Amino acid sequence: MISRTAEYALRAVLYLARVEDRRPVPVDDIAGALGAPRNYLSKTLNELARLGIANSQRGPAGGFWLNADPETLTVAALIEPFDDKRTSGMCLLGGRICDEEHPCGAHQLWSAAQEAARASIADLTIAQLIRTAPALEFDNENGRPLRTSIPA
Amino acid sequence: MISRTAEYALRAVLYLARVEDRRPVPVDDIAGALGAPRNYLSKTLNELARLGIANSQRGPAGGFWLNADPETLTVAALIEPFDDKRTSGMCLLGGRICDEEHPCGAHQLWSAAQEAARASIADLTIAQLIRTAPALEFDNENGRPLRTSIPA
DNA sequence: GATAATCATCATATGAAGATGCTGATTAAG
DNA sequence: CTTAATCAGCATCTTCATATGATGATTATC
Repeated sequence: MISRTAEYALRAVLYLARVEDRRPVPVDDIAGALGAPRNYLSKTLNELARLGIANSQRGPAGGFWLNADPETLTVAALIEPFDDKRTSGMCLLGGRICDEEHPCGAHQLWSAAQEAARASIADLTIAQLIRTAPALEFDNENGRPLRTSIPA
Repeated sequence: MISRTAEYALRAVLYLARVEDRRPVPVDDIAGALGAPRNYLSKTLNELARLGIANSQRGPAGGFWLNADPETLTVAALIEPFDDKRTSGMCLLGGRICDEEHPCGAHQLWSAAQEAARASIADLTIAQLIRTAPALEFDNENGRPLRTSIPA
């Protein structure tokens, strides 16, 4: 449904949104908590910084911290820059003269299904998502969650 | 939302469902009508035949024709074997002890969104999809649609 | 049976997403 | 100023969906 990169971005933001007083968190810590590859996540976090969603700081005690407001940042807005943009755009009936101005019935049905999925997360904010879930259980020693991934 | 292969499969079935008297249609014709690569579509049609959705016949005047009943074949059932099965399955909050038995709130929200999208096409049949769209405009000469793809 | 049409299938190429490793740039702390 | 921590970024590798080209297997028609 969403690309893995987009999922990393979302989970990283959810993680950062829970960090007390917005102190910088090194990529290593975030990657460890998320179970994501370090350098790959680094690129994603870098992009989040460019988007203004996070801030970054180099050097000792540096890292990433959340810049956006969790109450207004929506899931849709967050993952949009990381999501797969190659939709085929072909008419399902293949051959019918059909576009956005003159959509065929099948096209309308299909678009409606896609919109239903999109709408269900369009207005969901990071803060709402966090509030619906109980607090993470952190390890007292290093501030990392006790578990980093979920078995199938 | 769905893989290109799944879309080929769906459009091929929609195409075959419109063929009068279920006569065999060569891959070349179907590929031409759909604007899909011939050999690639061939594999997909072959799979449809193995699934019992279509039949195939080699030799002159051979080809593929629909076997399944458009009134009972659903879009979901059709594209399922061709769809992308690599969902990450990771908990969005990354670190919460969370599985299907003990889902976190975020997990529930996310699953609900995915299910909403899936449900919207789960019961949609091929026949319903065709009835909502006007008939294809065929070229009298070769039986192919006048247009094979839709400009962006 | 020879021929041609057609499906079946294999081997390989391509492009993008995902992942890894290395090197360079920045910066706080001593 | 030196050191170490950390982000920034490049080059490459892997994997997989998608696509292409060639070859073999079947079968109707003559």
